[in-house]
Amino acid sequence: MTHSAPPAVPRFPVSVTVDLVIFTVRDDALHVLLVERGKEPFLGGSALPGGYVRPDEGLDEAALRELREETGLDGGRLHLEQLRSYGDPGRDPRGRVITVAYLALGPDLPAPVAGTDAARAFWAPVGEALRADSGLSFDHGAILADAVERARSKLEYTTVATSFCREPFTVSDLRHVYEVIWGIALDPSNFRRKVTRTAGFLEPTGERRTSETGRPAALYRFGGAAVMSPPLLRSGDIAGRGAGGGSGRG
Amino acid sequence: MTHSAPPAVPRFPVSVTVDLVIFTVRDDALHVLLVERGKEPFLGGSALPGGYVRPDEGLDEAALRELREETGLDGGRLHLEQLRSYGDPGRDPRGRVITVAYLALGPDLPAPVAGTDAARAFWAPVGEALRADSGLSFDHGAILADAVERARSKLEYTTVATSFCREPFTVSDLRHVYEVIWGIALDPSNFRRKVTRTAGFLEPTGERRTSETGRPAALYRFGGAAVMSPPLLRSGDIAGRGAGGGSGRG
DNA sequence: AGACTTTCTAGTCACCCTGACCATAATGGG
DNA sequence: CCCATTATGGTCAGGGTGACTAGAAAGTCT
Repeated sequence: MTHSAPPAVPRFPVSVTVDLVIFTVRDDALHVLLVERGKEPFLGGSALPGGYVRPDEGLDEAALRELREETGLDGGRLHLEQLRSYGDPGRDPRGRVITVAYLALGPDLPAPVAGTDAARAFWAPVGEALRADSGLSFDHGAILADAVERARSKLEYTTVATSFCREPFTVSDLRHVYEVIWGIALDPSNFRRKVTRTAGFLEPTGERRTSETGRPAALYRFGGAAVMSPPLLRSGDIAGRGAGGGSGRG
Repeated sequence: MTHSAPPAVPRFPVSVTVDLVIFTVRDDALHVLLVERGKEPFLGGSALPGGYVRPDEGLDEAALRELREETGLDGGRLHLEQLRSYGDPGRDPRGRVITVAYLALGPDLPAPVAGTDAARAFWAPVGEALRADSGLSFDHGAILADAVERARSKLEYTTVATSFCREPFTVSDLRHVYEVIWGIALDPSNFRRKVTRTAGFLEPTGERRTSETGRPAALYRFGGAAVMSPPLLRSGDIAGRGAGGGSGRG
């Protein structure tokens, strides 16, 4: 306070990375794509896929590139949004590293491609990934927890749940996404009424798919609408429920 | 694709800053705190307050410090949340600068303190700040637009509107915040019913305030609840309306 | 083929919330 | 004392929701 001069060190060694939380619904649980780290620090530990932002690319661009590298998918029918940035000093032992976390949602994706770091990539149930706080490197446990929270709340009032379904899909496919991520059972009839009456949510294809058992279900495509209002549930507060078998976060 | 080696340049010169979008409601318009830049680039232009993140502080910490420096307020009864990060190459002519934008909401704040850069700080109606795209330096026009969008949507389903009111406040004070930011008129009776019946939103103080005219209004304090469900409006989509532009509310 | 199971899909109904509206209370001013 | 103004309370019809019942359309088992 003795002098009002600006800080003497406006610039110092810092790196910027993007980290991806890639979600998909497999079987009856929400899964996240993790990589086994191939170098220090945390060699052999699990972490979110990610990498350094290059000098000539923007943040979204870098996230899209990493996504393509890890999953082989171009961000076509696949949701990608910025989640939040994390930059506590000491979050990376190598030095000051600010990371911009992205959230990606996609249908049951093909077998993960080996990352550019020659690290093994695999799908892990988020419940396990969160419970094994021992497992995730850096502050990726906290990032994952924030991502789960974001995904749960976005399902309430947007149509992103369709990003988890490969087109064409049935109403039951869509309902299954909600049930897995929220960890609750939804009434099939009421769910159908809600999503079919929400303008722009579902677009009928006219075809039907005959499953192994039961009456064949009509097939739909995503209708293009972004928001759903009023929200799907009247109750609102979905947060904190057990999805994917996780006991939740502290 | 010829070789799978990692990028050769993981680290390059980059700086990290925090920029603040500080909103308040003055008179009948949403205002944002801007600074007149005291040095190049954009010398003399308007910009969001902000500054470099220091080597030893986290992002939230840096935002809190900047907020204190600019407004003289410690983040007591004042909402502060991370908005988003912006890092397009070329957004800053000085080089590669990634900025983490924060959104701050506060009651009609005291006269702005001169920034540490000896730059003049002032309140500007967001309508003007956005319209005068000529005015805002860097990509701060886009950041401001995102912040307005965030503020509008958060009013729908959270209780952050109370952050704009100095305690104790009346229901009309609170309603005025919504009307200004959304640019619509709300029915006083229905608004009261909604906010008073939402558990944890308002906490009666038992006192009343007699305004210049009309029946005295009961005074309330913030009740501590974070979310409001169902949302305040049935219609939902508030985005895209003219708020704070001074063009009047319909 | 017929009964059974399973899932999809269409209704019904009571309840609550909302938005529109009317009415009354409580203050200051002419 | 009437009036303007704001605060606050109440009514009422309509729509959406959750709980529930019922029928439709497939496969399976005997």
